[in-house]
Amino acid sequence: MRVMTKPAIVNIEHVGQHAGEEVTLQGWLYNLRESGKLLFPIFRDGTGILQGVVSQKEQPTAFEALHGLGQESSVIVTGKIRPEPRAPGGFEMGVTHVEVVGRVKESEPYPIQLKEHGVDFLLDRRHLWVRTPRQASILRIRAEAIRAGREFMDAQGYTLADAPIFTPAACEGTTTLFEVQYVDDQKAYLTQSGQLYSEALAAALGKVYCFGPTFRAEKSKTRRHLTEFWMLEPEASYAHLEDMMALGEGLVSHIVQSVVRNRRRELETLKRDIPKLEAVLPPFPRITYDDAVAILQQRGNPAKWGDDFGGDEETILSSQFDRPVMVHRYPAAIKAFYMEPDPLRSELALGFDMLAPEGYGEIIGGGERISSYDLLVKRLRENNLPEEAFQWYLDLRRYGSVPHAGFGMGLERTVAWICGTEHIREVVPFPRMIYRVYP
RNA sequence: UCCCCGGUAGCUCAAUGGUAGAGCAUUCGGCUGUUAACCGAAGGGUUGCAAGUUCGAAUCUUGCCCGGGGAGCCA
Repeated sequence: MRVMTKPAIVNIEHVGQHAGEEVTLQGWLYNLRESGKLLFPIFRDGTGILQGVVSQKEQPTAFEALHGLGQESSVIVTGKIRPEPRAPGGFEMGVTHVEVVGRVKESEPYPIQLKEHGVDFLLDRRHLWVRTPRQASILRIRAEAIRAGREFMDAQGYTLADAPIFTPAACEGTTTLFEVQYVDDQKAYLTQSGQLYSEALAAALGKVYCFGPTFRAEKSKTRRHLTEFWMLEPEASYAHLEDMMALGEGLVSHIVQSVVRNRRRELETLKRDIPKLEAVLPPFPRITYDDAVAILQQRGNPAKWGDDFGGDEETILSSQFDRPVMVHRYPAAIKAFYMEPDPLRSELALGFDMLAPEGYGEIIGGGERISSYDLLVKRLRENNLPEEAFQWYLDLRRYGSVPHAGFGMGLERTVAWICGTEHIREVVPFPRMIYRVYP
């Protein structure tokens, strides 16, 4: 007697390896085109989309099951895979069996159509919007960027040591922090950076990085801002500004090249200009703040020495180069209190920013930290920061202080640049923005 | 906080002072190679809210609400 074997369950991304075989897909009905007694359902399973074809004459049962079925109904379908130049993707399933797992009711059709929608509408339905191939591709690229970033840091000898999310006080003032009710009457704040904690951990472990969410209550409403975003923050003892610029360029180029290598299909779905990403290899250009001001003035920008750069200035600077540019040695006055001064010119801070190409703005900010106890106390006082809250941080300078440096890489800005998205909100599963926390 | 733009059918939009429309979606009918399929028909509206001007307001005025983009601040 014959043994009936069940067809293998396969993912659509691997369907090309099963040409000529009968396979089963578990997914959703992405679209249904009907042409008389012939149906062209398009299935998606999260790894891709695949067109099916069903003839009423040859497969009446499968035809009836799919006929009139609503978009995004969940289905398990079986059929033979064959090359088909007329089908998107080059392969097609001749559907022989259909199991409708979850039918979408006609009275409540799936709201997101295969057409343009407004931002407000899509953001209110982010829980459904993520199903579209474009959004799913972005989220896969995000995952690859995280994997590659951690792979690089680990290979460089950095130990993952995460910073807390509840913090007792502001790093740099409380106005941009989210305050939360802690136990009893205590107040706590959501972290705006793991850096200060990473400095402590770097003195314990040598080279560390943290990777987690950070929170900013700034009322920024731009395509570059979220209230909750993820940062990868390395910190290394006995490290200097130049070490961090080399690390940053290595990290960013490794992330970009890993995405190009491992998520090419997704970049193609996004219609990203891949050669532009392939060019993102070390060395990245390094220019001083002085150079940057000169470049801006040459281009007719009214920037003066001592000004911080806004979005326009960043766009002009980054557009001069085909890969990220690092601007270093800013005036100390416009940088954070903990930045080490340049020993050659004390009005400068040993900090740097990395600006992504194509106007995506600052993706890395960092530099060398003050190692002198006396100077750090002086800077705390100059900035009117509460010394009591920073006693543990001052301890790092009391007990075996060393030169050390680090930076923070904004994940979403980096991924938005890699994906070429119009807005940073598309590169996080559920974006948190000022005035928008649903769903 | 400030500046600019927007809000009309479930969605995307049109209608600039004179009867509120189209495409998509939904329902019904047709179509054996579709490509956001196509063709025909039907149902679907307190034009964000409130007040004002006017014979008449989606349209003009004022206030409010909501959203978007930018500045500041930042990654």
